Amino acid sequence: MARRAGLTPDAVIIAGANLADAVGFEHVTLTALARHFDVKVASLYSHVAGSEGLATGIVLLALGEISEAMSRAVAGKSGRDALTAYAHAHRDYARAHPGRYDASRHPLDHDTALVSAGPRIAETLRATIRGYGLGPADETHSIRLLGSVLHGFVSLEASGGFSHSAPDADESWRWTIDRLDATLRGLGTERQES
Amino acid sequence: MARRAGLTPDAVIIAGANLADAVGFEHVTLTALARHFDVKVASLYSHVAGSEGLATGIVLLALGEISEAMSRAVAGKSGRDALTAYAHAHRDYARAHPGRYDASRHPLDHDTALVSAGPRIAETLRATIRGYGLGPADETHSIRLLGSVLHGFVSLEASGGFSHSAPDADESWRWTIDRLDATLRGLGTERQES
DNA sequence: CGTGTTAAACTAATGCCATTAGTTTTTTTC
DNA sequence: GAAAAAAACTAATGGCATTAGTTTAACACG
Repeated sequence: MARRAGLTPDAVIIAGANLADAVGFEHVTLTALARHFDVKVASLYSHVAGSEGLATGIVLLALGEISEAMSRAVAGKSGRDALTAYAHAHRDYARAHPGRYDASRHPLDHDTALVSAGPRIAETLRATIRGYGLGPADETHSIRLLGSVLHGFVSLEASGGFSHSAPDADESWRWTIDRLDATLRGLGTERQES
Repeated sequence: MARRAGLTPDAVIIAGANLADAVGFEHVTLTALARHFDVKVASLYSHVAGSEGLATGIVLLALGEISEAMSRAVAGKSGRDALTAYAHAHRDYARAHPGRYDASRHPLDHDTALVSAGPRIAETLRATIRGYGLGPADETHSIRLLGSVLHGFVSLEASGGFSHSAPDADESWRWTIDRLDATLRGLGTERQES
C-alpha cells in the first residue's frame, strides 16, 4: 500500500481546472480531486496549498491560456478583423471552458495579480485596437468598454439571460461587434478631423 | 429556555442579504445566521428551505429591489436622461449592495425566474430606451448590449479590474455612457433616414 | 550495493457547515 | 382550559478542509 501516485502541482491544478469545466469552479473540491487520483485528501497538500492554493493555481492557468488564445487569435490582424477575432476568441474560450473562464474572474491578491497573465491580456487588447488610431485616453476607455461588453455578454449568456427570447444570442453578438467597431471607427475619425 | 425568537421567512432572508453585503454572497451560511439570531441552525428550517432556499430568497429580494430602484430612477425621464439615470442607478445599487447584486446574477430555475422581478427589470430597460425610436430587432440587441456593458463594467470594477491604472473608473463610466447614447442615437437616426 | 535522506504518501483528530428525524415547548384558537 | 399548530430544540449523520505526526517509496552518494 501507499504506492506513489506520481502527482505534481501541475497535474493537480490541471485536473482541478478540468473538474471546474465539468461541474463549475465553485464546486471544485479537494475531496473530489483526491477521489479522482485515488489518494487521500491530505496527500494533496504536498502539491497545492490547500483549496485556496488550488483555486489560485486554476486562476493562473486560465489566465495563461486566455492570454495565449487571444494573442494567437489577433496575430497578423488589425482594425475590424482584429477586433472580431479577439471577441470571438474570448467568447469561444468562455464557452469551451466555463469553469476556467469563471476562475479567470476570481480576484487575486495584488502580488499574485502582477505575475499573472492578466496584464498581458490587457496589453493584447490594447494592441488589438491600436489600428483604430485612438488617443491615449480614448484607448484606455475603449479597452474598459470592450472588456466590459465581452465579459458582460458572455457572462449573461452563460447564466441563461438571453435564452428566453428571440432573436438568438449569436445574432446579438454579431450586431454588438458591429456597433463596437463603428464606435471605435467614429472615435478615430473625430480625432483625425480635429 | 427555548424562548421564541420571533423569526419569519422575510426576517431570515433580509438578514441573509445584509450578511451577503457584508461578507459576500458565497459566504452566507445558515450557521452564521443562526448565530446572529441566537438560535440553533435546525430552527431556521422552519422559515427557509435550507441554504438553497435561503439563497433563492436573497436572489428574489435583490431582483425586487433592483427592479424598484431602476423604475424609480427613470420615472418621468426619456432619451439620454433616462439612459444616464438607469445606468447610474444600476452602478449605485451594485456598489451599495455588492452581496445582493452578486445574488441577483445567480441563475434561478425556470419557474422561479418567471415569477421573479427579472422580467420587469428587462421591461424597464426596454422602456428606458424607447425614446430612441429603434426598430424591434435593434431594440432587443440594444437591451442586450446595455445589459452586458452595465453588468460587465460593474463586475470588473468590483473585482478590482480598473483599480490598477489611470484614469479612474468614474471617468470611464461617464465616457461609456456617452458612447452608448451616441450609438443608440445613431441607430434611431439611421432608421428615420431610410 | 546498501544506507541515509527527502519527498510523497498515509493515519488520526478537529472543526465547520448542512440536513433530517424526532421531541419539547410555546402560542393560538375555540 | 384543552387541542392543535407553529417554532423552537436535541441528536445523529455526512461532506469538506486543515493540521500534526508517521510511514514508506525513491533517489543519490559513498
